[in-house]
Amino acid sequence: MLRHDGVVIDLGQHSTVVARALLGSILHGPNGSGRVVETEAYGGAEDPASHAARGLTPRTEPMFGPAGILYVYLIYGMYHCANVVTGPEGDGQAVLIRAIEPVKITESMRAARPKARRDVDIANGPGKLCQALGIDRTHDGLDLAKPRSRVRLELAKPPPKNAIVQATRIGLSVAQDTPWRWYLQDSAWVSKR
DNA sequence: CGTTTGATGCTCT
DNA sequence: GAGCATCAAACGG
Repeated sequence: MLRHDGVVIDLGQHSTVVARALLGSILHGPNGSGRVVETEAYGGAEDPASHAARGLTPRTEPMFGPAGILYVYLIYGMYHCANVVTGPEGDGQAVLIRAIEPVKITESMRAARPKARRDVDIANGPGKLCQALGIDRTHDGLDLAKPRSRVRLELAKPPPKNAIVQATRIGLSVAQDTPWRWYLQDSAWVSKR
């Protein structure tokens, strides 16, 4: 359970519920902060696209921990992806943060994303946002609810249902048709419409 | 525009 | 050894 300014979101709910509820929340990282505008849900053993589908391994161990911790993994040898662990402990559910709208584009964010020529390209993808905010494997497993955490989540009231679009997930070789991606319809900061 | 391809290294079989 | 919850540059029309 994560609370902030009277907003309460039970992260122990299923990842598909939490993924929607997290839209609008603020993710804080070492380089700056951003509003979550796009998420994807990954389930436990029942979701073949989830890292949890093949059971607990050294890499996925944080996924099987309590809800509200951060799961960061390396992909394609050079990018990181940041996830919020959800659901019951031991289940392996998580929500991938796919895009953020920077609260303010800081100098360290620019320095971390030198190839982003346009502002909207700074954090409109899971690998890009980790670069921009400075999130990497050293933050794997930390508690997102702790005020002192280097990476933390500040909850906001979830947006109204009619502002949210549900779509299929991106970049998968299995379960491509499962519509477990959500994004803010009017946001220019999402990775793909 | 849109589509294809190369980079790069960890993880699990 | 194969594949990967990605990104950016190169290519083609």
